[in-house]
Amino acid sequence: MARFRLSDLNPEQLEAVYHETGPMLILAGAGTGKTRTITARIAWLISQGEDPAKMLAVTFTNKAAREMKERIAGMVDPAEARAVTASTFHALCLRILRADATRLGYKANFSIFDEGDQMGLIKKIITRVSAKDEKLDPNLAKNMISKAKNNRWPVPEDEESLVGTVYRRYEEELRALNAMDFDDLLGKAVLLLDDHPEVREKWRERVKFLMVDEFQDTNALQLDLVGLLASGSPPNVCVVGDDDQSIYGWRGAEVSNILEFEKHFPDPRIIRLEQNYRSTNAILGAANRLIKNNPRRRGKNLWSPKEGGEPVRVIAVPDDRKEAEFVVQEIAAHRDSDRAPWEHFAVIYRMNAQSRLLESNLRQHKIPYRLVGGKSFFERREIKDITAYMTVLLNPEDDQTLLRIVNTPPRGIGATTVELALAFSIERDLSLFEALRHPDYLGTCTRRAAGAIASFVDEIGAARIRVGTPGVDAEAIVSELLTECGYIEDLKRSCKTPEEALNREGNVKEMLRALGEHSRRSGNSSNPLQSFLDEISLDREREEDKDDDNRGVTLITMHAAKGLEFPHVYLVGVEDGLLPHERSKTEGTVDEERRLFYVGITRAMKSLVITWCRNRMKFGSAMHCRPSPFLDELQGENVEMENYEEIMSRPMEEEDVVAQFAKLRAQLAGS
DNA sequence: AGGTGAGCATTTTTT
DNA sequence: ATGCTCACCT
Repeated sequence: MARFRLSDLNPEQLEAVYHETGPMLILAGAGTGKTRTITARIAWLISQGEDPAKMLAVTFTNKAAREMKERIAGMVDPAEARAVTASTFHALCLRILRADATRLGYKANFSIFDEGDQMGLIKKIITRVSAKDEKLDPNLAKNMISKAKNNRWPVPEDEESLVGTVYRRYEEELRALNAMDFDDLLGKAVLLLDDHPEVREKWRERVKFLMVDEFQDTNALQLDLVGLLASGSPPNVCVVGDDDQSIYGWRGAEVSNILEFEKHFPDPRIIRLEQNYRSTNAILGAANRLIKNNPRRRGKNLWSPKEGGEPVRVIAVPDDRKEAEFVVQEIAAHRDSDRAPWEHFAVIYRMNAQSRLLESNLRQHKIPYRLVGGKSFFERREIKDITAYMTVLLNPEDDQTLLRIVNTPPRGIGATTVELALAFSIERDLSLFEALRHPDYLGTCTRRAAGAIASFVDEIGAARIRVGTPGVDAEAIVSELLTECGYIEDLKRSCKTPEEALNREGNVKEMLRALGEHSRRSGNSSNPLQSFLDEISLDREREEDKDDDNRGVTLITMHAAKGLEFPHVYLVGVEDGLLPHERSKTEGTVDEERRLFYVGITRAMKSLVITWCRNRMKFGSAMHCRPSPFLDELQGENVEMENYEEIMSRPMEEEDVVAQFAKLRAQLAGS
């Protein structure tokens, strides 16, 4: 029997849980228990005898998908929980495509291009097609292509502009490489389901109950996908989201998807979750007053049965240095008086650059902190290299990836040789790999180059055959390949310090270990190498939270903080031009900045301090700042403007003195 | 091939 | 201030 209690839910949540079929829109404000609701609904449906294998919950992040699975596992039978699918949009699309992409003319072993691969290809194309006096920012091109794909705009066929040409070439190249970028995963899956009714029906058959998390962040393609997968009439789709937390418009998210839900799925049941389980009423009041100023919203009013709580403090500080000092000091004092661990504090800001001063202050005070954001494990050179080796083993047609490893480590296949091979491959309409082993090409090479190429091709070819046999030890094959081709040795050699060498080698080992573990986990079903690559190219997280020294005060951007909560929050740099970012004013997206501020505010559980600087270093020089206009909108009950000078000159309060004393005593006792 | 310096832009980043 | 790109040099 189910191990969950419906009595824990409030009436609105229960209404959502008991909803059976037909479209439903759950407007779930920040901290209103949306995951609890959605998972309880799944558990409820299962307890009513519905088949868990026909339930699909779609999220944006792997973390959210994992969390959802864990929650469900705590509520129902393990076997039932395992049968429920909780997956990201991208992982779901990949599954759809691996099964049937051949119908779109791709081979089932297509590679996935991450942003780095994508940029590399775009840059290459730009240099090839642009005339001498033409310039195109590859980043801009990438964004335009992504926007076009996410809006299902057709690839321009006769477009004369440089971007149009680049876009067209980019598509041709990807196709030739048997590769897809992240946007393609969505786009091609939608295309597949759209054009192939039998595939569509197959999936609809499997998806009796469809649930979508963070619906306010979906783009046009994702909306289409939801429409294609939803079965039943009226369509049996349940979406959860909060229009007030839509902060990814710049990435193609369409708030209209949630604002005009009725247009896409007529006559839905609409449920508002407004009871907040996270924050004090002081914090909720400020958040509500702020967000009321946005036009175009569903409208919600968060409330909590709890009392007001500490007032929200708004403080103007002289400059950004003082701001960092002040915040760190406050955190230190607060921890002592409240006996709160460092993990209970977060400093939230608009731009990553703002973390610098905070970091150095925290370090000075010996306060542990964790910085969220930064380069991931998977962007490290050696990881990209190994991934490239594995990718080539599976899809040797992927020239782009082959180029990465063809002379890594240096094996005597230099730029000239590669250029010639590339030219030959284009002339004969072959992949680069095929060209490299073609006798006609090898004949044109020097004896030495031909030898180098032949041994490289042989090494890859042999490993490729071994990997293709079912039930093999993929870890051993890749490991041997990397050692025998001299990659490991070269990696160590190219490091400046022994520590670096150790670190990089450790990364390689970690990666191989993960591959081994993955193969064991997946048994000798399909191709373990393929599924391992799929997994890592769509899940770039890992090792983030699990690690040991990852504790302490959290430094994080407002974007990255969405979905998280902290007892004590400091929102810094709330100035005109930074919080409504200057750029947003020219782009007409101030509403989204307001939502961003709203997201920041609603992260706080117990206490919230907001600071702004009268002066700030910008682009190397000091600039005068005005407070964010949003600060006026917050004003009201339980929001207090405090004077910085007064705080600094105020004598210590008694409890602080006591705490200080206790700290001193503890230090003495410890030494 | 890999290193160095001038020139330049500078928001956010789930996959 | 800082980091990144690209051109040019060793």
